[in-house]
Amino acid sequence: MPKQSSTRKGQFATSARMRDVAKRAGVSTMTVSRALNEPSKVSEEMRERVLSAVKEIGYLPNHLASSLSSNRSTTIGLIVPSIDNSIYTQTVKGLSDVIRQSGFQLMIAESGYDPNEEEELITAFLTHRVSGLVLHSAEHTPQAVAKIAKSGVPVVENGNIPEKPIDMVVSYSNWDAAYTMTMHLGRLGYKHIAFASLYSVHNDRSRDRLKGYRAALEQLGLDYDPRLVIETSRGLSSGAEVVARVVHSVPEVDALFCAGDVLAVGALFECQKRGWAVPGRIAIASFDDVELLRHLSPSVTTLRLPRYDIGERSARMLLSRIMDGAEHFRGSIVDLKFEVIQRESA
Amino acid sequence: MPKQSSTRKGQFATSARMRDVAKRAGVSTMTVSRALNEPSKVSEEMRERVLSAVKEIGYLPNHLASSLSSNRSTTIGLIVPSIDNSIYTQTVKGLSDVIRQSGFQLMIAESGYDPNEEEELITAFLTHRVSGLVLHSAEHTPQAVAKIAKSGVPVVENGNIPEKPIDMVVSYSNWDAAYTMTMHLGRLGYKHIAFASLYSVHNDRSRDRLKGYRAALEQLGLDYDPRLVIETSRGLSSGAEVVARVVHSVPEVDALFCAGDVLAVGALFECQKRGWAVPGRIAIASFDDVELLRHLSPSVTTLRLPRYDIGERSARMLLSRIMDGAEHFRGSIVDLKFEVIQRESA
DNA sequence: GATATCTTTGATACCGGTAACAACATCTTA
DNA sequence: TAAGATGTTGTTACCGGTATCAAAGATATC
Repeated sequence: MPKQSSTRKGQFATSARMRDVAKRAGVSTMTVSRALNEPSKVSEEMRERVLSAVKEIGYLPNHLASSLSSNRSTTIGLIVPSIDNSIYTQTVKGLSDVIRQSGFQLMIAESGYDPNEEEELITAFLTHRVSGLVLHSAEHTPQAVAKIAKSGVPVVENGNIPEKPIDMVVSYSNWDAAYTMTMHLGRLGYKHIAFASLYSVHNDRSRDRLKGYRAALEQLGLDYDPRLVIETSRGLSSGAEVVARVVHSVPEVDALFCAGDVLAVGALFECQKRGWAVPGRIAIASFDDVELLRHLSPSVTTLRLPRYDIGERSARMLLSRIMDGAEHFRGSIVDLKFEVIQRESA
Repeated sequence: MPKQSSTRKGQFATSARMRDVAKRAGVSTMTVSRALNEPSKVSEEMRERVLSAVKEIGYLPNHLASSLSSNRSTTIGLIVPSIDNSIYTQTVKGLSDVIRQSGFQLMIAESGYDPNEEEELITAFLTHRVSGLVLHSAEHTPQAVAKIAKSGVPVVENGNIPEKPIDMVVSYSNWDAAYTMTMHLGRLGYKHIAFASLYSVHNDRSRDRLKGYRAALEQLGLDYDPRLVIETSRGLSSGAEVVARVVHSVPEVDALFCAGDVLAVGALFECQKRGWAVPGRIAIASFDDVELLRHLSPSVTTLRLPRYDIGERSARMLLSRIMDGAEHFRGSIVDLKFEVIQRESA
């Protein structure tokens, strides 16, 4: 724990305690506790007396104390690779909506795509006694997995369908999504399908997408050409670069599947800048149905991924486990469907 | 016979306690506590004995207990109007970076632009005994303000420079930003400057932007025409609509300042669809320097706001107050600068 | 060498709640 | 009407740590 100012004892202003409420209402603290947490176990008269005492004093329960005493917390930890990536915000929103409604609180941190950092965060969350964990990455250190197992805290993994899940999984399959879109492009008649993706170091999603792409090529009877595969960073400029590189090294390329963040937009802009018809000269497909893609001209063919649903389902399953002890969810895998959105660019 | 761990009630699996570590190391719990939190107060030998016992047992401190006992927590509460709005993610990132580095945790929730919901969240955070609060809205219920005051928790307001700050403020001025951009457009020679903004109900940022716009018009000697002011919702489609409406009702309009989320992009697309030259027929200016604006054609003139810095500075000030008792920061207001980014669209 | 000071460790009493059980009143049911 | 069931409230012992102060040894000062 970080050092803090030692102005007197602790940092908080003195706040009313449950015993103050009890005294004011002329009852025991247990009655106050019951009136607040299990109102049905208390007579109407007591309930009113307690509640008015609470109001008069301006009492705020101390969650730290109640969690410690009851050995039950109402916080859930979420670790995303990157907080400022709009990809995750829909999922976070889905989680947040459900979690808040249940009176839980969300602790959020970002791992920066680093499993060691993730492990540290998991540890930190466990010391805070979160009652559940949501992890977006499917790549973890063995120590992290061990700590989670030892803690017994239920976990949902979110970003991919891992081979060896820790516990529960709610996701779409990156392999499947990339496979499906590549097949789609193949069926549309494209023969030289380039593939751009985010760096796959510490990014299992990225790796699975590449595998899906290759599996589809094989299925389509197309040769795999390494020059058609490019890994890059996020961003519009990266998308532009990809176009330049791939067209330069393989002029006969006729389609570009951008399986990563806004790469497709950057690629499309670059094509327009060069005066290339899309999809006439080169078709473009993207990986995530951000609003922008629909409004561009040409509108961009893409995959609609169940981002919000993933968050929502994750939260529901986690809360079932936590609140109702729904053990049948343990280890269950929910493979949510995606959808090819056919538009003008391919 | 001492109570067995496995019989303890609640949801958590058995976890080692400090007394288990103490027993193993043959010391008192206080020595363990010191070895972990104030290593300098313990002899080298003890420190080693304790640390190895910690490792052997796989002990994880219980933050709930230590916070309760020391009356000091390491969580900070953040309330944003909307979690899935990319506008805030940079600020959240700035906060997160600093906060994590100091060993604190971030609790995040969204108010949905609703002060009552915000109050509930503030209450919830206070029951969790957060040691600091970051609020993005500058509009609060009186009860919320009272609760915060009573709790004594330091607060930073982030989204705007409010007239009556609760405590600390780190922000740019929405009034000033809108004023500056409007003046900029005026100096460029535009005479009929339309203004599109997000709904101002429960959105003080939006209201202040409008005021800044009007103040600039006055300064420029231009008449205020209500038909040139449009409030709308977020989104590309809204931006498109704005163009349609404003041009229809005031054909002589020659500039459109979109002081809201991606409205400018939608507006630009709509102009292109209609074959209108930008800025020839109508100039367009935006409010936030999202990456996209630079890559569009024409590139879009906009304001660069110190989103990340706001988060970073907020966190630093908050942590100073919490850890070092930096009372001189109480009530201080940091007005961070913004910048007009002149591009092709205006 | 004796006292004062510092360092290191431990015993104890909490922090603010809740679980478990006890005590008592009231209500059922045979 | 007695015995058990049910409902309501209180008592006590914790949850897992830390603040506080006391105690004992080590070092310093005169």
